[in-house]
Amino acid sequence: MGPTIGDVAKAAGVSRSTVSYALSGKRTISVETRERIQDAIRSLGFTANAGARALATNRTMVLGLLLQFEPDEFAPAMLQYLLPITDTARANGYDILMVTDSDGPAALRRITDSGMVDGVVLLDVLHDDPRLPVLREARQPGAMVGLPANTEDLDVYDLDFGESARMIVDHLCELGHREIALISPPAHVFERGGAYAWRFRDAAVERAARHGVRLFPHFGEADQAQIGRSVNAVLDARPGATALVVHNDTTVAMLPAILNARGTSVPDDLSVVSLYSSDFARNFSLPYTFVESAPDVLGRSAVEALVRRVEHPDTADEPVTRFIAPVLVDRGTTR
Amino acid sequence: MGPTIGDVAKAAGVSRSTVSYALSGKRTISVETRERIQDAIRSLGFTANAGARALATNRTMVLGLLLQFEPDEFAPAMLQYLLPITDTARANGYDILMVTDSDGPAALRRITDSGMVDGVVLLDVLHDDPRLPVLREARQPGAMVGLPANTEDLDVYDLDFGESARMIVDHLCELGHREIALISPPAHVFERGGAYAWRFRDAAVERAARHGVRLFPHFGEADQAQIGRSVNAVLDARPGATALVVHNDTTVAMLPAILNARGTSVPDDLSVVSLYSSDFARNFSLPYTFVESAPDVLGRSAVEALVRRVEHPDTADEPVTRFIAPVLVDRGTTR
DNA sequence: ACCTTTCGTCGAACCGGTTCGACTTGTTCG
DNA sequence: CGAACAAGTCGAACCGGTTCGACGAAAGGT
Repeated sequence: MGPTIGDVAKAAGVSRSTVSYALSGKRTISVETRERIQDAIRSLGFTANAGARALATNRTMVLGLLLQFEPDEFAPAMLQYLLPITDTARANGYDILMVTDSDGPAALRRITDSGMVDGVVLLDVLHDDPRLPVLREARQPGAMVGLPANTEDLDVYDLDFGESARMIVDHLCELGHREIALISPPAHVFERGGAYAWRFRDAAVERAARHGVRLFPHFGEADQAQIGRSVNAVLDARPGATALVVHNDTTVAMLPAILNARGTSVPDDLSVVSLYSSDFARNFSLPYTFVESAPDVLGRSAVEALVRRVEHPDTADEPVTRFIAPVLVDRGTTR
Repeated sequence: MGPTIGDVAKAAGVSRSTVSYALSGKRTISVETRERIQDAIRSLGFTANAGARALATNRTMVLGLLLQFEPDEFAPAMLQYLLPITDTARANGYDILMVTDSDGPAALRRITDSGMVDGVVLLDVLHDDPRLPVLREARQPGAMVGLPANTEDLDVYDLDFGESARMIVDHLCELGHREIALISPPAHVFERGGAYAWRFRDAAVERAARHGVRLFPHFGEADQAQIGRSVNAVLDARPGATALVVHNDTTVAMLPAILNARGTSVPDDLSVVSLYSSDFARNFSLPYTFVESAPDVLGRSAVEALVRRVEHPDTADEPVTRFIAPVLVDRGTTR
């Protein structure tokens, strides 16, 4: 194994505790001693053992990241969260333990009970997420992206899907559209409890009704092979619809090809608005007017909130549920 | 904090060591005692502290995963590696510490020297990867995906890019093509030392020459906004080319839209072959005949090799460099 | 000149596991 | 019938850090 703090102490001619204090700065150390210790550390190539430190301090400097790659969600969309989260964690001195077990609650219990992590970030939280009871029992704090039914004692960050839908509907209504088709996430996402799905849909329906505009909600398909057929079916079923709103990454990623094959031109034949992140738009070269889903802001906010709770558990500011404000980016695919 | 092994011992009326042996099975324990211990564990909700265990056993049951999201590589392609890696790790009892620091060597040193991990997986290894010297000094074993110049003492798994290129060129030559255009990764990937780029290109060039066929290599663009222009420039510059080989995820993801806009029909006007994973093809609905890049096989193989080394450091079978055999999947986009 | 702080350092205890050697109690076997 | 051995358990040491209390020396106050 590598050199220990005892080796450093011996080389510098001081006690182990002195080395520890020189490292942490928690007590004053004379300049000469500190320098001798630094020299010893450098020449031995000492790095403190993480396990031992964790045992002594009850801090691992690791955050858990729980996510699931659901077959009915679009994996590349998940990616947009990963980098902001790891970056923000590292900027605060934490590493990320990435857990993708299919049994989320068990995985969460495992990493919290064993004290592997100082806190956890939960992605893609469901309305009645089975991980939440485990999280509430855990001794570590958590922060999440996605809105559960009961947010009590939880730090929740999510896009304001309701407002997103309203912005999109308002935008289309102002342009004079009277019939709008909406493609939501797959039915299974609704059943599973993906609240973002119905928060968006219900707000869209309600807003359209208020405008006196007809809005037809449809479920998207999860299986890529069926999406073409499904989009065509929707458009054929609503020949009067002059606008299409897509709230489903899988579908929108394939939309350019589908519309092209169909000979539908945007926005001449059909206005299109969607909801995704700019990164996603770049990766899939999507040209549509969209509401920014801001996964970077959400990931960063969640980690920062988590770090605050980990480091100041006493300064218990109230847990917050924060909806970030949507921004509509007009790319000219509506008219 | 949670209950400790001492609490369990007290509740079961035995010593701490007995509890430990009951847990690990390293010594025989009478049935009655074992049951009393199990009961105590259940009723107290005991889980062994990971830090303490790591300190005592010198094993963390965590593997490091080092990856970088290079701006000139296509992020969603990276995703295909993640899940197989975490899954394989979990199946072997390990968790994954995901590290995306821009300073790879420093990050690697940090997690190895501190003993946070029992081994590391390096993704996207370069010809002269600066992480390798650090890995060679580390006390933990490593496994990698991507071929470095010097594979001594390393477990390397990579697709056989040379053979992939040859298969594709052979396939096209058999169909009678006499002029082929190739779009490689961006020039910057070559400069950076992404060996897969030139392994593919050089093999393609060599093989085409042997067939007496003209093959024109071009660099792809990293910036999505410029890819359309760039592909068009290539095709305009090679009006005699009847086949296009694309070895670049970013480009191929946009290819359907580009060819469509151009009015080029596949395979009537142009035969197209590429190299990517089936998952990638699904996500981007790519219809082309392709060589499977098998990130799942690579990720799984690397983790399994790593786990073997971690668990049997003595049974030191020679480090291996293994090229997995490419498979060409004919989707009918060549003729 | 004496008492009180402050500074710098040390030794010991502790964090929560694992593991080694030793001990007791039965069994087995010559 | 005693020696040899196996099964089952315990106590102590150890892994490598951190932290608390104590202590000597130097500095400051009156």
